[in-house]
Amino acid sequence: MKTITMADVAKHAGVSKSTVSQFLNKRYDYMGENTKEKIEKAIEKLGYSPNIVARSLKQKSTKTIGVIVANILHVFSTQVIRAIEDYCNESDFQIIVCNADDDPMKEKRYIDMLRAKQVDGIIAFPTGGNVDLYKQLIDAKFPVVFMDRILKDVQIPTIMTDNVKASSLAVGQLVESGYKKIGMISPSTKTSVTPRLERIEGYKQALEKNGIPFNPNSLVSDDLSELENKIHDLLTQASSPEAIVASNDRVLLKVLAYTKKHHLGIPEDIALIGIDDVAFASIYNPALTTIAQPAFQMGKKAAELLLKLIRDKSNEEVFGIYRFEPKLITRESC
Amino acid sequence: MKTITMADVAKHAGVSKSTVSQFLNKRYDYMGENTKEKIEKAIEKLGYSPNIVARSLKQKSTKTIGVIVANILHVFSTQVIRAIEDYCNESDFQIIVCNADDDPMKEKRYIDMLRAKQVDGIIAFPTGGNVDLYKQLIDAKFPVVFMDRILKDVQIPTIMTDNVKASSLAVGQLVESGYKKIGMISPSTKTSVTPRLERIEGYKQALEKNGIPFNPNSLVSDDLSELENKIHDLLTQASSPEAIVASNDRVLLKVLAYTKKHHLGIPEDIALIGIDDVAFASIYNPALTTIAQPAFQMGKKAAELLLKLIRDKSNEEVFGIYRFEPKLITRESC
DNA sequence: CTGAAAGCGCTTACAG
DNA sequence: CTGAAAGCGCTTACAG
Repeated sequence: MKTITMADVAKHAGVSKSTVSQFLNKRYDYMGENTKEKIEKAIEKLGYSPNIVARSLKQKSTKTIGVIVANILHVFSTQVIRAIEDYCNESDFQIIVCNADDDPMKEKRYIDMLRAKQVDGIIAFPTGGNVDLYKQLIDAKFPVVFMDRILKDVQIPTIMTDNVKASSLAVGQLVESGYKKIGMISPSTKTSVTPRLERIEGYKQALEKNGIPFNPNSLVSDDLSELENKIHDLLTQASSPEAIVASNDRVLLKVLAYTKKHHLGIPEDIALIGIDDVAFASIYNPALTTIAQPAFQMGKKAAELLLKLIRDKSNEEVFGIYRFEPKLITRESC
Repeated sequence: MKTITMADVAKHAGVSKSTVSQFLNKRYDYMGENTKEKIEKAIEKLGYSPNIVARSLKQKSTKTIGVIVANILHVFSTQVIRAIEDYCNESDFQIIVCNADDDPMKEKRYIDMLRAKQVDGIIAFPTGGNVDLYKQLIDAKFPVVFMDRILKDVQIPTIMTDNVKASSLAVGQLVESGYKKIGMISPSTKTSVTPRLERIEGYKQALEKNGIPFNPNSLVSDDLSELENKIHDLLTQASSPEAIVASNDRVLLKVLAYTKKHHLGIPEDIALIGIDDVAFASIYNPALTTIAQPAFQMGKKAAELLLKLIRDKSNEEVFGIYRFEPKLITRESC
C-alpha cells in the first residue's frame, strides 16, 4: 500500500517534480500541451492526490481555521458554525471545532493546539479568561475574530448581536400590548458574558424610555439550576410582573417549565417574550413571540472577516465591533 | 516576527536538534539532567512551540479526524459531534467538521479533501452515493466508521440506533394506552436513509405483533414540504388514525404545526408519540411522550472504534453493526 | 519551456 | 548519553 507521491507521478510522466508541481498549481503559462497531457495521464493512472500536509509545511498555510465555541450544543453556536463552514467551504477552507465549555484552561489548551497545528486563524466565543494570550496573538499578527463576547482592551474584530436593541424590541412589544409591570429573567452574570449584561442594560434603558421606573425586584439573574426558585419568588411577590422577557433560549425553557408546572396561562396570567427564536416557538401553545438573532449572517461575517485577515494580516481597518440587528417575531404569547 | 524552530532552541541550549526532539517526545531514557534543564529553559525563554504540521509530515499522522454529517443543524448530529469531540479531546485528537447536506458530490469532495489533508480517519453519516469511494478506502485500509446509515456490501463498522425497537416502543406505548388505529408519519424514503426505512419496518412489525393489521393508508411518507397536505389527508380520511408515531423530530414539528393550526387536542383528538426526545418535549402542552436515542453514547462509541482502528488498522474484529437501545420517555401526549 | 537543488520543521536510525 | 545525516512530500527561485 505504498502511497503515491509527486515523485512517482514525475517518473511516470517522464518529467521532473517541479513540472508536476507547476501543473498542480495551474501555472501553465509556459507549459507544453504535450507535457500537460502526460502529467494528467500519469496522475489519473496512479490515482495520485497531493499531500496537503507537505504543501502546508512549505507554504505555511493549512487552509484550516479553528472555531472555538462555548458548547456546540447551543443552537446559536451551531448556526454560527454552519454559516462559517458554508463560507469557508467556498474558499476551500476547513474548520476544526472545539468546545471550550466556558473554561479558560480548556480554551487555552485549544488555542495552543490549534496554533501548533498551524491553523491560519481562529474564530472564538472567548471565555474572557485568556486576555493575555489573545494579546500575544495580536502581537504575532495571528488572525482572530471574536463572536458574541467583547473583551475590553483586546483589539480583535468582534461580531455581536445588538443586544440592547433586542431587549428594547422585547420591552417595546410588551409595552405596546399594554403591559407596564415587566420583568426580566437572565442567566447568571457572574461570568460577565457580554450578551447577558447588554440585555439587562437594554432592558433597563427600554423601561426608562417608556417611562417605566426600573424595579430591581423585577429582575432575576442566576444560574439555570437556581432559576426555578427565583422565578417562583419573582412571580409570587407583592407586585409581581405581568409580563416577562426571557433573556435567552435556556431561560425561556425554565420559564415555560415553571408556567406549565403551575398552570399559568400565557398570556392571561403572565405574558412572555423570549430572546432567541427557538425552533418550537411557532408550534407552542400559545405560539411564542420572540426576538431572533441573525446567527447565519453573523457567522458568515465572522468567516468573511477572518479570511480577509488571513489574506492580509496588516488589515487594520477590519478591527471594530460589528453589530447585527435582531428581529421581532410577533406571535401569541404577549 | 520570525517563528521559532527547533533549530533555534537547539542552538540556544547548545545541543543538537535531535536532542531537542528527544526531549519533546519525552524519550529521556539516556538524557542527562543537565541537558534536560538547558533545553527546558531555552524553550521557555524563546516561547517555542513545535510545528505539528512538520511532525505530521514525518510521522504520517495528523491526530485529526474528519466528521462528515448531513447537517450540523440537526440536533442528533450535534450531539454525536459533541460526544466525538469530547472523546477525541482526551486522546489529543481534533475534529474537522463537514456538512455533506445529503449530497454525494459534496460528500466526495469532503472525503478527498480530508484525505489530502491526511486526516487519520473519518466518521461519516454516509449519503449512500459513494459506495465505490468507500470501498477504495477499505482497500487502502483507511479507518472509517459509519454513523446512522447502513451501506450494504460495505464492510465498515456502523453505529445505529435500534430503530425497529424505537418503533416498537412507540407502538407498544400507544397500544397500552388503548389505541388501535395507529398511523406513522415519516420523511421521504426516496433516498433510502436507513433509520427511516427501519422505523417504518419496525412500525409494521409492531402492529403485527400487537395483532393490528397494517393499513397502508395509515402510513404517510414524503418530503417535509409535502407533509402538511399529507397529514391533512391522513387525518381526514374515512377511518383515520387515533394515534400517530412521528418518525423523527422534524416530522414531529410538522405534526404539531398541523394540530395547532386545526385546533386538534392532544391526546383527545389525536394521540402522539415522537421518535427523538426534542428539547421542548417536557414543556410542551401537553408534554410529549418520546423515544430518545442515546446520541452521546453513540458518538462516543464511534470515536472509540475509530481511534481503535487508527491505532491498529488491521483490527478486523471491529467490523459490525453496533446497535444502541432507544428509550421510552412517557409524558402526556398519549 | 523544464529541471536540479534547496528548504519548510520536524523525526529517527545509526554511529560513536 | 548525544549528534550528523537522511528523509517525510511538497514548492519555488533560479539557471539554462
